[in-house]
Amino acid sequence: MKNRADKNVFDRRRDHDAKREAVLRIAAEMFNKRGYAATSLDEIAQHFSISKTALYYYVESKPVLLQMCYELTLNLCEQVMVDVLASNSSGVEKIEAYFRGVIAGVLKTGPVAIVHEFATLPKDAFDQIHSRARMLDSKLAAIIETGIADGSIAEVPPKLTELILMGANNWIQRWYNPEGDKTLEEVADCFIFLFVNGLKSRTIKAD
Amino acid sequence: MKNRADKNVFDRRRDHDAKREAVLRIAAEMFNKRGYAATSLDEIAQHFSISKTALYYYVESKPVLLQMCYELTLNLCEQVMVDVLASNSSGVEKIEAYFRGVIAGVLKTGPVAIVHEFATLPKDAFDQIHSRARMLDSKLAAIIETGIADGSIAEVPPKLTELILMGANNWIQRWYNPEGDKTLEEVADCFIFLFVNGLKSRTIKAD
DNA sequence: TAATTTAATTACCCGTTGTTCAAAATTTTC
DNA sequence: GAAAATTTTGAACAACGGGTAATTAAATTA
Repeated sequence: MKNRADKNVFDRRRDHDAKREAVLRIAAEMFNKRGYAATSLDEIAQHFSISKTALYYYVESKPVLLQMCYELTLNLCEQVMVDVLASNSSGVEKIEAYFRGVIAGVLKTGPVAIVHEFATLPKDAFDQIHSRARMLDSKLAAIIETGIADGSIAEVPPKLTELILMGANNWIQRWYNPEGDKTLEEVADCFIFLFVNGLKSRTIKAD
Repeated sequence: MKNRADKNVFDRRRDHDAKREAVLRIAAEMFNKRGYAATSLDEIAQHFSISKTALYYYVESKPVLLQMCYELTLNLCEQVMVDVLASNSSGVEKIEAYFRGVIAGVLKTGPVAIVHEFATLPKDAFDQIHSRARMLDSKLAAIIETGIADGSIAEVPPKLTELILMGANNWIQRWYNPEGDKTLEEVADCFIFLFVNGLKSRTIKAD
């Protein structure tokens, strides 16, 4: 349980930003696990043993809280994408680097919501978040295309492939348990191995 | 838009079962897209241009509606699993057959909720659904193990691999659009290719 | 056409939840 | 220690959503 540490954060000391961040982190975690609509502000507040109203001192509203979760994720993913695109590596290597970066980042920074429930966002926020997410999608698809061109990636449909990759990635937060016996590196290794090498055994073997 | 056809179903003719099924199908679709909690009975009712109360003529309650969605999915998946296990094929082939079956089935029968929000189910229903889902999980992991044993699958961590496969699979309903330009076969082909062969290009090529 | 069954509606109840406001409690500053 | 700034609370509101009861409307049967 990390509740202890979180509670201490709220011990009346005055570090507004730290508290705000703690709220964000926990909210994201709960949104991921139970979904946005199913998570009440009461529950989030209870997690810190404060009243629901106190949350409003740190967060404008519930939709804005969700918006911030998305922004945190997008900031991270976009940063990883920038680094990946700047590197001099083949298509497969870029794909590998991207997902390693995101898997490590998303669950190290604390779980960040990618629950695709952003229909509930205020219209303008929705448009913004949505377009950023789509931009990432198309950049990933573009990487796959260059990978096909440079011969490092097989001839797969880029858009479809990207969607499937993203799906597998997005679902991780649903089941990953930081207290479990698998490290994030193991998860990333398995993820990459599956998508790069495939399940098929490549060891020469008499059958 | 298939609303037209659905509305006709509710034109006062007396085929209780057909209507019940139509409600189930649409509910599942909405649950998938927006999530269970975010989907109101009003919205479902509006989709058929009937009142919310009319739904109660066909469905006991909202939780039970969700439960039925899960049962529909589980029935399908379990059937596919039985067929797969009965076949005389290697581990990879079984994995391939399972996901082909599920992808084709889930979106042919109509989209069926696998939103993992079943915490809201009545306790007993939850236990039942949950244990059936976990049973499927472990059977899939077991197939992977036999695949490793028979040499058709590389040495991957079975449990982790299963979770990643399931994630990619579960996410499909989030983005798949039956009216789009991709057929279900194309999706399944891409899915299988990715997980069996991997992204890596296998064509001999001078670099 | 009358009686009965089946469908669907309107109006309403009630609990939950996001949100606000004024007031209280705590910390910091002087 | 008093005053000011910051943090937290409790109470109350409004909106919404699930569920029920009484009622009306339509279709079937006789």
